[in-house]
Amino acid sequence: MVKSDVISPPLSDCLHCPMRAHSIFALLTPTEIVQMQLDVPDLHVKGDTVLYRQGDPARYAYTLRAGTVKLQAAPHQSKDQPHTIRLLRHGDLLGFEGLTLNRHSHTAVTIGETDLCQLDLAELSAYSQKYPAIKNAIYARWQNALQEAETQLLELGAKKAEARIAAFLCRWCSVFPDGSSVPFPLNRNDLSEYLGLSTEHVSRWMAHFKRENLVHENKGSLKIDYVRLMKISQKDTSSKPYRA
Amino acid sequence: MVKSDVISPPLSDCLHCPMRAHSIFALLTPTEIVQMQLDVPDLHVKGDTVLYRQGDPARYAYTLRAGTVKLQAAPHQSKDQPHTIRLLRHGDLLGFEGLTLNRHSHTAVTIGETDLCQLDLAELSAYSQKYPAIKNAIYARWQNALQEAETQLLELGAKKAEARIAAFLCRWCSVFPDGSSVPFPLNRNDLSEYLGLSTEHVSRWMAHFKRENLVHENKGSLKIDYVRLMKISQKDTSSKPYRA
DNA sequence: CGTCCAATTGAAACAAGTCAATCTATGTGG
DNA sequence: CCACATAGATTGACTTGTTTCAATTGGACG
Repeated sequence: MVKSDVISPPLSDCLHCPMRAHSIFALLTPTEIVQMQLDVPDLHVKGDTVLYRQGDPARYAYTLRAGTVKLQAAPHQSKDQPHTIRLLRHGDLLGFEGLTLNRHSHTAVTIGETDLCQLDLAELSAYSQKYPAIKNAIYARWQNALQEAETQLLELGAKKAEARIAAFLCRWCSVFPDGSSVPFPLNRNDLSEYLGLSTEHVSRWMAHFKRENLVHENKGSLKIDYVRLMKISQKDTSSKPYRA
Repeated sequence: MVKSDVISPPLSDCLHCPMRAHSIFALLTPTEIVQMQLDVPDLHVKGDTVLYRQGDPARYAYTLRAGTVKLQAAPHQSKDQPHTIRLLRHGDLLGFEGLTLNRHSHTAVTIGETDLCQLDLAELSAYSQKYPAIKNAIYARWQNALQEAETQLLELGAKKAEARIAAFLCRWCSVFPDGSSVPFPLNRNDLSEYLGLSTEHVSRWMAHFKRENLVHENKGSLKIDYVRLMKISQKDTSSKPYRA
């Protein structure tokens, strides 16, 4: 029972993690967390790193501590240009579908430098049996993801390019104080894959917004005129005259 | 303590319900079901019935026993032409988001004659505390809904009208044996709201498919050439030449 | 037989995609 | 420090896909 002092990968100290309050372990007591003895490697990776691929046997899930990740899916395992289903940021979870499906249903790719906790799904599965609070926390995130997916469905189905881009920029910036400069690691191509448009079309509208002083871009950060952009995002819901 | 013999609305007999095996009560024992003493009115309604509206305080959830329901959402409680987020069929649940959100996040409208079980959310909430199996069953459905929403995101974001319609028809018919005649209560407008297209455009492509003998329509039922339609649905994923 | 509503069709307007050419910022080697 | 290479962003001209508006068709039904 001698404890080893060998430390290979840097491990997260879950107990003192600044994100614990927002994590799936939020409702556990400090004692419980210590008891779990979880091995949680702390990953720092460059942009364009593939964390896992759609269809892979699921081994790990992740908590995103800093940076951005895109979840992509392609229809029928084809190598086609993939579509980005979801964009993840500080505090989001990814890969948890592996808990019940055993395979990853997306491909996860980092955008810019990113910092994650890696959770072993087998261990996690065991603990989530033991502590229902963990399972509930994960489920709550799924419900949240569903909400977001439905919002995005609405945007893709009902809005045209101008409004779609405006709405996205507002959503992206909404977690920061109004008028502040917001980190923005996405390039035109990332945007186009998420919004279902061509890069050129995205570029045209972004350029337009900049000319109108609705948007300012500066080396990976962004400042927007929230109020005016919000108005544009509501524009033209494919305005059919509605006969009740 | 005299039991009243007054029976106003017809109540479902959950114990002998043919759908129980697929319902959220699937994992309960018969004894437990009897113990619950659930009051479950059995609703039969016409088409175009509004079950609840987006934003309403959530009082009931429903299990769809027969027929079809569309869940619509409009951005920002505007009265704009709403977009259909999800189409529900035999066995699907609706309104359960009220369990955690207290308000309905969609408007639910029946398409054609429909048959539902109405579940009181307050009661359900209590029982789901008591029987974790119920809660788990509900969560599993949410995960499923998320999967579906992501599929639809892919279709809306990556496919154009022809492929989108073909894919939808294949999905709709896929739960029935290949080549069989499938109930199809949706009109062109329902389709257009779900697929993010104009009714005219949907009509054009449906007419085209019929001329090509890919689709046969007949008074609320549908027969498709699954194989050829499937091929069309994969067509043209907005085919960008992809440089790895 | 006429009414009503959904489905279909056509023509023109508009939105978005494609292809190809610049532009710009950044980084590199000389 | 400069010339050049590179990758992403922008722009323009043109093509294709979709919507819009208006007219017509086709059933279902009283």
